[in-house]
This record gives sequence, C-alpha cells and structure tokens, in this order.
Amino acid sequence: MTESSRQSDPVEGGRPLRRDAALNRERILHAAREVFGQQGLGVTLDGVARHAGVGVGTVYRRFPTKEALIQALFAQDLRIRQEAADRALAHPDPWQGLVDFLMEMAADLAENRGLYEVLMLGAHTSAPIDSARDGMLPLLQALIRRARESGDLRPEVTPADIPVIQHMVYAAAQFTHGQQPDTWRRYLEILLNGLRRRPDDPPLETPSLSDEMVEQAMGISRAE
Amino acid sequence: MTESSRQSDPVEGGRPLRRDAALNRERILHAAREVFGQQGLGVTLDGVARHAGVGVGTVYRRFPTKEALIQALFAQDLRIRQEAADRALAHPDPWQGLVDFLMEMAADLAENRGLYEVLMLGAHTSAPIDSARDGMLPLLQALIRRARESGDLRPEVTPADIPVIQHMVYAAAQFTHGQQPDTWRRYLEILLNGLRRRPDDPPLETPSLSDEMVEQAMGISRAE
DNA sequence: AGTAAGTGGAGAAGATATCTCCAGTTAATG
DNA sequence: CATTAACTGGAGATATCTTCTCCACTTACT
Repeated sequence: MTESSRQSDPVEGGRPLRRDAALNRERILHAAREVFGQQGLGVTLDGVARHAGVGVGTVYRRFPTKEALIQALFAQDLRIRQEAADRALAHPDPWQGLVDFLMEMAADLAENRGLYEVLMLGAHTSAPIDSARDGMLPLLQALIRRARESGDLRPEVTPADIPVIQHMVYAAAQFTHGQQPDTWRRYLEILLNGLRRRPDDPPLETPSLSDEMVEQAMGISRAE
Repeated sequence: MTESSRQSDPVEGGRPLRRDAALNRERILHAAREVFGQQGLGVTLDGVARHAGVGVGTVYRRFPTKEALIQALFAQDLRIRQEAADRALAHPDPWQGLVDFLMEMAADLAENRGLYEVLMLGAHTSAPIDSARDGMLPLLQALIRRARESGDLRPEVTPADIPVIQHMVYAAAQFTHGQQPDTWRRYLEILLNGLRRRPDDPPLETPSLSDEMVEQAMGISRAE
C-alpha cells in the first residue's frame, strides 16, 4: 500500500544511496507515515527516528528539515485526492458521484491525521503541496454544479461548503475514533441527508462563505 | 454581563481582600474570560496577567495554579448550560426545544473556545466541573426521548449523538469564524435537516456510539 | 584492505511555561 | 499622619521540549 515506485527513487539530484542508507530512508518514510497519520504532524523528528529504529542524526541527514520529510510524504497523497475527484466527476449519477467523493475523502482524512493537517489546515505547506491543493478547487466546483443541476442537491449548496463539511466529519471522526473507527460515517450520512434537495423544504437561512473567504479561512488556520 | 455576585465573593476561606486586591482579582477574572474565550486554555498565566494589566505574581497569589483560575471561571458557565437544558425540556414543542438547545449551546461554544475545551475536551478538569458536566447527561436523554416520541426526530438518534454534533458544529465555527462569525448556523441547519424524521427515508446505516463509549471518548480526548 | 559513505545519540542552542521571591508600594487602622 | 500588614510587579530560577549539529565509530563497496 505504501510501497510504490520507491525502490529506484533517485533522491533529488545526488548519487545513489548505499544499500543500508536506502533501507534506512525507507524505514524513516514508513515510520513517518505511521506516526504522522496517527498522531499528527506535531510528532518530533526524534519521535519519528525512534519509531523507525534509527538515530536522529540519520533522519536529519536524509531530510534536512521536517518540512522536507512532510513534503516527500504527502505530495503523493494529494495527487491521489485529485484523481478521486476526477473519478467522482465521471460517475454517471452526479449525486452518487458527490457522495462517493465525500466518503472517500473523509475516509482518508479520518485515518490520517497528518493528511488532514496538511490539506485542511495548511500545516507545513510547501509549493508543491499548495499547488496540488489549489488544483482541486475547480473540480469541487464542477462536482457541486453537476449534482445541483441534476436536482438531487439543495440548490443553495456551494463549493465553499465542502471544506467545512470535511472539517466537521473529521471532528466527528476524531471524537469517535478510539471507540469505533467508522462511526464518522453516521454523521456524514446525516449531513448528506440534510444536503439533499426536498421539494417542500424551506431554504437554508444562513448563507455560506464565499470562495475567497474559504481561502482566507484556510490561510488563517494556517497561521495558527 | 460578566459582573454578577462577585463583589462580595468571600474567596475560599480567608479574610476579605483589601480593596485594591479585590479589584485586581476582578481584573484577572475578566481578562481570563476574554483571553481563554478567544484563544483557548493554552494561554499562559503570564498572558492573562499582561491582558489584565497586573504582574504575574499577582495572578499566582490569587490563583495558585492555572486549574484554580479555570475552575473559578467555568463552574458557573456549566451551571448555566444545565439551565438551558431545563428550559429546552420545558418547551411545548419537543422538536423546537431540541433545536433551541442545540443552537444555544453551539452559540456558546462557538464564541468561547475555553468553554469548548473544558466542556467537550475535558481540559483541565476538576471535581466541580466534572460533576456539572455529568449532570447534563440525563437531561440530554430526556430531550432526545421527547423529540423522538413526538415523531419529529429520526428514531435512530441517541443521546450519544449530541456531543458529536457539538464537536462538528464547533469545527465548522472555528473554520468560518474569522470570516463570518455566524456561519456555523448554516451547518447546524443542515445537520438538523438530516436529523429530522421523514417517513420515506431509509434508516441510517452506521450505528451511534453507546453512552459508555461517549464517556470514554471524552476521557480519551482529555488525556491528550 | 582501503576508504568514502553512513550511523547513532549526546548535547548545544533556543523556545516556552510554570512558579518563586523580594524590594518596594499601598490601603487600612488608631 | 504614622505604622504596619497586605499587596504588587516582574526579573529570573527551574523545568520541559524541539530542533538540529557534531564526531568517534561502523559498514558497504571496490
């Protein structure tokens, strides 16, 4: 699952790593994925090193800063998220496409705290991560438009609602995770129920944020 | 608003405070309420002191630990929450009572981060705060039962859903707060829409946590 | 066997946070 | 007023964490 095109990873520009060094690099990435996923990006590199069974020095030689490690880990995940949006957009039933996308995304975030912090809080951002994230906005817009036009989605729903919903489901997941890891689905179900258009329902009273405001909100969380 | 029965507060057991000391005590409590409300309980007592315009020493003399200060501040708030539940229970329309309660509670949490951390994360708990919080569970149960029996609430909803919903709305509030402080209402509206019983809707697929699990989940968040 | 590459982990350096201490100030009392 | 017990501010002692460096020692490769 986490083993992909890593074997021959050339590592930036340098010469190929010695065999033991390459192995340790893998160990570090693997440990980081695990630890960041479970405990978030707050974990220190000493913590990652301990979990990987190597010395801190080794971690710092391979990844000069925490950011470098995070970037190496999550750039790929974000690309995968984008593919999920593409797939959702290709779904024959617009509503079901939206539902699938939200479920898939929430599932990823719920079980990967680090990914949540990178994607939703903009923690430890870097250019490649930022751009991957920004590339997702137009896809969201298309996804919403399609579902709205098909008549299944409340017409007041905007793309700006999606990140908020993800935050909410993540909060539910965090709270319930220790007990029943899948309970967040219940709350996404409830939200989806509330988002579904019903002919005789009154419209929502409170307007959503504008798209610019969402960007700002993400920027603000980032600062914290 | 924050000025209540404070003037003659006898302070634990000791002799009455000198006038300047009493004034400073008020200043500290007032500043703490403001700072904890806006920035959460993470603020240091040095920070509270600065905001209150007194020296750290003064804060520490009056409140030997951070816990003592927090306890003095929030015990009252929790009592107020309980009254809100009582009021909701007395509402002639069970569904509307539930809606009012959730709105009121969410409003308080949304604009008081410290209260959220004490009530929902169990941060810096102490006996009186714990017991005030525990006293609310039976009220929630009654509230849910009533709304369910009236036929407006989905029958699968349990008291254990309430804290999760509060976490979700709080997450929405945190995200949107900097832009439009009231936008969380939109998401509570959506949730309530999803919680409302509709004759032809399929039941929720994912079960809720049991009450014991909720307590444990709160305990776990507490540890963190 | 020689050597360049790699290793671990003690500890330097820098942030914060909590809490103490005391020389100096101020309110209350006769 | 003068006396004094209460109170004050804030520098700094102590402790805890993180990040990151350095180097004596080990290991893979030729």
